[in-house]
Amino acid sequence: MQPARRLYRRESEETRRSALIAATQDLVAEGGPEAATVRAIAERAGVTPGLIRHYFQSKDELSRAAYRALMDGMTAKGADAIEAVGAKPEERLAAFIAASLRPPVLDAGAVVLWAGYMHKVRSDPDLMAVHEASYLAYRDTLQKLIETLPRTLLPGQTRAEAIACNALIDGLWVEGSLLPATFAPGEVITIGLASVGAILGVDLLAHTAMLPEFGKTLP
Amino acid sequence: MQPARRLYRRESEETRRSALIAATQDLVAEGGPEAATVRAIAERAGVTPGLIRHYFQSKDELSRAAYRALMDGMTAKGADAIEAVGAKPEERLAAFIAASLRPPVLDAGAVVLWAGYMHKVRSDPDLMAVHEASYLAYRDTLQKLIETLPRTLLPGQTRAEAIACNALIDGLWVEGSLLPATFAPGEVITIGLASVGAILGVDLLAHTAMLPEFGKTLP
DNA sequence: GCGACGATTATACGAGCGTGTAACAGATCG
DNA sequence: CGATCTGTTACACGCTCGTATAATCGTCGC
Repeated sequence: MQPARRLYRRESEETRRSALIAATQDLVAEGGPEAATVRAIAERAGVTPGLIRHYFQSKDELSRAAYRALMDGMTAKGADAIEAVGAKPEERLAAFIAASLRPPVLDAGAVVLWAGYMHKVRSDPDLMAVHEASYLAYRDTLQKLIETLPRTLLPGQTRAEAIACNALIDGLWVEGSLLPATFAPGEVITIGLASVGAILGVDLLAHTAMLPEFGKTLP
Repeated sequence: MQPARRLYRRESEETRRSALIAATQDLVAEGGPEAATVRAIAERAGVTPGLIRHYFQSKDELSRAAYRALMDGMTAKGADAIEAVGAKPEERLAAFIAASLRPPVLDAGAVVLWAGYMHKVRSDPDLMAVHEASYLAYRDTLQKLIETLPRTLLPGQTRAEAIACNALIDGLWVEGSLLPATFAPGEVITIGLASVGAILGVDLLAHTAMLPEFGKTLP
């Protein structure tokens, strides 16, 4: 008697691709890049290893897709946050910062995933382009938000400020994600808003009523 | 005729261990963790693969030693910088920050190495201890330097400030290392000093005469 | 319903991995 | 100068990796 062949359902290309990408991201986030083998990815996605090569030319292409999806997802969260609030410059900047410092962006898995791909980003021109696009888009959004603040500006000032604020947010993102137990709820956001405010000379903590971390604690 | 057996010299344990550790760090920095195979490490260190197991119980132990050496080296650079300057609080803080934002601490290889080990740090209690010790030592040094500044303090203020400054320096370290072409020489240090100064309410850029990046440009 | 298409599985292959073990040879000491 | 010790090499083993290819069987148009 033959061993039973595995039963399966046909799924759309979209479904399979996103399932494989999600499985890859989960495995890298949990166990680092070396845990994301084709066999582990397939098992996590509920398929057999061969199917990966049916939807992706190689495992490397799946890896690239997973990184792309990570970066796209994170930048999308920032853009969403800006759209959800009013027109006041301080409010929009505060919402943008807060979105980067709360889940799902603030997440240990996301940081490990980001870190795990760092060397591939440096060696693969395709991934480098994805990275630069995300990075510059983020910094550009930040710089534009900074420029709308009601201040008197010196020439060339906002570039340095955007770099500094970007670095600060990145650093808090890493530390807040990796050592969440070290911080009180919302503390990372508070520190981020206070520090960015200090760098820019504006009081962002006075414009937090619309943030879920602050709005509900008012009497 | 037998193939010639490879010639070799006996070396001290110290020499061999550090050579293997350096080879591991170089390979991870260049090609990520998966490039640091026992065969590649041995070749880079000028020995044969078997010798690794003579000095380290396993490849994992060598990996841990390499990470430990990285973290020790970076924290040592910060301590050195403080000792090399005078007693003025602003000067000492500025020297500490600058040391973290110039080579050899500011280095793409160091960042890729640090990132490559991130998931192992999270899963290996031994490495986690190394990481926490380094991280807290750095933040503690920073906080003590902040507390010596001539300011009137609110209770609990310096903790948040140290977290923010630490995050800012970390973020600049990553970005300045990965995209060095994006910044003018010394620009990362200037931005770091200006931003930390803004967060703390002191002018650190007025105390940079003893830094190599600034001292020599004076008339 | 049934035939054809192709999404999916099954299986095999070569390469490279970390590791264990035995033989060799450079240094040291009497 | 020869015996001993051990740092070092050499080699083999089992495993897992990514990939290639052929067989299968769900699905959909007719």
